[in-house]
Amino acid sequence: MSHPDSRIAAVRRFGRFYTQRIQALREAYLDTRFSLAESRVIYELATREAVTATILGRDLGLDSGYLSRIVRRFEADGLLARERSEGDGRTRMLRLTAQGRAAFAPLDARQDALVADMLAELPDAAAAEAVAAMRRIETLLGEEPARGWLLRGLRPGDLGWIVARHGALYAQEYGWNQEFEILVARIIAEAMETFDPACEGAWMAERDGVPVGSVLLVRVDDETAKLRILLVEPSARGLGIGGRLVEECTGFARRAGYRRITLWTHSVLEGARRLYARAGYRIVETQPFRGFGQELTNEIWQLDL
Amino acid sequence: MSHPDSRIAAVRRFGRFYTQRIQALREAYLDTRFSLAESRVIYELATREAVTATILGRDLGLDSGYLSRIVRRFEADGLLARERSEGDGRTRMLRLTAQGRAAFAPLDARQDALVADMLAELPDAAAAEAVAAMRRIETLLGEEPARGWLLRGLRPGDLGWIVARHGALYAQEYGWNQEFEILVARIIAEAMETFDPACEGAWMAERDGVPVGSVLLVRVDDETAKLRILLVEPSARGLGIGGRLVEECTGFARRAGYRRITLWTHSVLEGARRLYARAGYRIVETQPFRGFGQELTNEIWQLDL
DNA sequence: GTCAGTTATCTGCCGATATCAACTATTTCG
DNA sequence: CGAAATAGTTGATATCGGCAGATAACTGAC
Repeated sequence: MSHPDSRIAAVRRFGRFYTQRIQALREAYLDTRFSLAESRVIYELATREAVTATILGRDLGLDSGYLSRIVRRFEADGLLARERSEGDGRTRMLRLTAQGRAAFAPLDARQDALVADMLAELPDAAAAEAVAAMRRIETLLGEEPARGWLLRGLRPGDLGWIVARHGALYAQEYGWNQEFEILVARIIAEAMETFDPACEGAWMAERDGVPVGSVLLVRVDDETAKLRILLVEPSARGLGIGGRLVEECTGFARRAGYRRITLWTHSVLEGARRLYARAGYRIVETQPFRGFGQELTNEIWQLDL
Repeated sequence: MSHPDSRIAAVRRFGRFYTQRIQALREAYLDTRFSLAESRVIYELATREAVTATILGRDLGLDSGYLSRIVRRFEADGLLARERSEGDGRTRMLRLTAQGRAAFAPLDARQDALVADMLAELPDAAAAEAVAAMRRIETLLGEEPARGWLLRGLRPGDLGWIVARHGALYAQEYGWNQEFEILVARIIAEAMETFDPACEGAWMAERDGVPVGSVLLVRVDDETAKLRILLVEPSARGLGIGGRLVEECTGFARRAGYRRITLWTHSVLEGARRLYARAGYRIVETQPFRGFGQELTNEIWQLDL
């Protein structure tokens, strides 16, 4: 994959870059009547219909006591109204008044202007790319990484992804050497050169636009299909992706008229073995195997359809 | 890509996202003896050899009076030394002492750990993409983007990366179909199965822990080597990476005693052709070629050593 | 229903943070 | 040389922001 340390360094450098250059955009509050914290509070209030102080404090990372004072000041200035909520007598719903919105407008406009100025300095394509990159970061690092994922066919780059992730993950998790990655490249090349969509299949699992799993089903003979290179990224395990990939192969093989599916795995691959067992596969043969810098035990599993 | 207004909104949303989620990374200073401002100061001091207070204040956006006090505190604690600079009697060069570096180390480690934790939660591809996106933003918005990169040997996952990026980039830039990605997988598999480190080489260019280029030099016969699958990511072009990769092959081939290097390319690949020409290669043969869903013209180039 | 425990909000307290302006020591420039 | 600019220091001061304790309201177990 690549040296994690230099990724860490890159993220930290971005942090410094950001606080130095982009952070200026958050300073729109200067020469307004608001402090930074106040401007963040009024932004949230203007964006939402009504909030409780606790939620506001949690979202903005503000101390409840500090926030309480800000709210009191805003109320005294007529910028917001507090109403006891009917459901819970402890909480008060905070809501901007018309006057509050009027006070927010210039701040909001100023923020827009600062951002617009920054973007205007860039060629259009560069601005578009920068914005796209920001969106991408949000998606990738976002709070709740969508539990959603999808199954799709192959796209350019997927074959290489399969090779790369097999190489990197098996090296990391089991210490297998480069022989294995080379073997996967050969398997992929040979399988795809003779690929027949009528009786063979390849599926990728994708989450947030990033591949997180793969599987191949190839023809051996009229009655036998072979499941190959099943892989699920560690970070995407536990979502049922592996099971779904195996299932997809089973369904496809049935429809294509095969009588059985075989596959080849190793006794050390606990997770994969559990998947196969749960899908009804049984071990039909084992044999010692020396390769990838290891002493392994090969297993051939089979599922009768 | 989109309406300027929605770009502005996207940039502002990213600002909020960042201060909420990533900003946590800047809070490594909590439970250390330093305040946020102090931790930023000591970071800068640890990174640079020696600085004046004014430069430090400008770079970090700190008030000179405030900074002066921080510096005095650090000096009292023995973390830094001040020496009158010989050129200008007004300025004092600030420099961390050994004790200062020792005090910085745990803070630095903590920052690294926080970032590492964050990245570890992501699929590898997602982490790589997020880092690349950050880097992209820096390049696009930054004053002068860091131009650093390095040349290294193969690591797990690199072979797959080569296949993936060839597949994805040639599809995107020239519309080549999957045949090409499959061919690259085969080339890689065959080259690596018989790889002989004594007379063959493989190099990756890496930036911020992310691969951005590759090249292979393989043996044809005792007198002839072949340069293959040269690639540089679009985002890393213009840094001289391509030229350096070609040069690395030339040097290696000379040392290994080859008499010539040949390579195989296509007339549409303008950038690569310019590189070869500049390195002294000459076209020795061209022939029409149908493949990858295109009508192309193959070229064989050669460099006599 | 009672009571212990929890949650939402407010208030007092107070050190740390950060800003402004005045001041000294040098340097630079006309 | 003298005025203006620059580097850095210091004093005064506002306010930021975190903590602890108080109060009121809710929740769940019994």
